[in-house]
Amino acid sequence: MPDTPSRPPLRLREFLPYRLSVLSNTISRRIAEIYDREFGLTIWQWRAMAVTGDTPGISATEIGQRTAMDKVAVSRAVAGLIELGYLERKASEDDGRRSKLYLTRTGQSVYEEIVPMAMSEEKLLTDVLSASERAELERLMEKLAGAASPERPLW
Amino acid sequence: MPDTPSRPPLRLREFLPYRLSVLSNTISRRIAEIYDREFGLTIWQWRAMAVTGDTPGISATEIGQRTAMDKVAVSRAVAGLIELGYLERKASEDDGRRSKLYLTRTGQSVYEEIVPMAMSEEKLLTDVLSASERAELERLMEKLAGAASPERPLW
DNA sequence: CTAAATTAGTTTCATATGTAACTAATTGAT
DNA sequence: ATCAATTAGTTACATATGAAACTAATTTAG
Repeated sequence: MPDTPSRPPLRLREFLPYRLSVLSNTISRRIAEIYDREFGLTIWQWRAMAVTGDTPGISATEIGQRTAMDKVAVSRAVAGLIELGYLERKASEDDGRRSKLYLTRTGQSVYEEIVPMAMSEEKLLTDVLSASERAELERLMEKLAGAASPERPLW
Repeated sequence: MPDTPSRPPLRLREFLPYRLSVLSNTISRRIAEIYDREFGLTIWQWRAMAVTGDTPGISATEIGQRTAMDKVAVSRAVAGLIELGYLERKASEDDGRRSKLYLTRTGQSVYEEIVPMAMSEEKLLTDVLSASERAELERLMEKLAGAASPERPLW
């Protein structure tokens, strides 16, 4: 007579926040591994590079806004990319605190040749879903995101 | 003021792995905050506790299998829980390397208290979805999990 | 039986990450 | 014009995390 549960048991495997976390971490780890193995980039570096290639002259703060990285993460990613010779920094004429970031020639070739390959690798993961399934998933995630937003009271 | 050019931007915000990660982190942080504030537990500690409460006498290795935590994380979580007086360790009769883990009386009461909280928090989240939407979400997550599983070759 | 191989779990070390403190430049209020 | 407040970005510090080395117990091969 070990137990007479007075409430439904918590099954971690069926617990949505847990499952979301495991799924997201699995995917993130997988993708990070690809960037590292193929290009020697962290996922943060790749994101910073991708938006800089897309918007030359972008500032670190703007990179943060576009990628949801905090400013410390951006600072470190950019420093690493400059170290690798993929990015260069130019002083902004109108604001001495800002720098404008550009791909170097090398960085440009990475952006044009290697980064699209990375995006197609990422696509392989999500291609198991049809377009309509992806749309549906996005819709459901949208709803959950609303429910989880910090403005919402806790209990 | 300088503005961004009107070329097609990198649509990071629409990219599924990225959005999944943001959603999962939002939810996890929200829940982790509750565990920490209410009970002084990390999310890893809570997970170890949840499966121990569900399966008394479980071993550390089994906790890892049930929660997708690696053995180092389990070891640290369990050590912390013993320190807090929530778990106790008993030697396994048949295998001297193993320990069997149990909730203490205190741990049991925390478990009793925390489980309904966790479940009601989950309910707040999932209640924004209808039953069929929840089922569909499960199905889509299943598919993605399969696509992201490490056994799957990338090409 | 005995030595090699395996397994459970811990510790160590190196790296990653977040928060806060900090520097330098700009803006704003008076 | 001056000084407080704000902003861009970096550095420092404390903690989290993962890989690998390690200890101890068990299993397996011969």
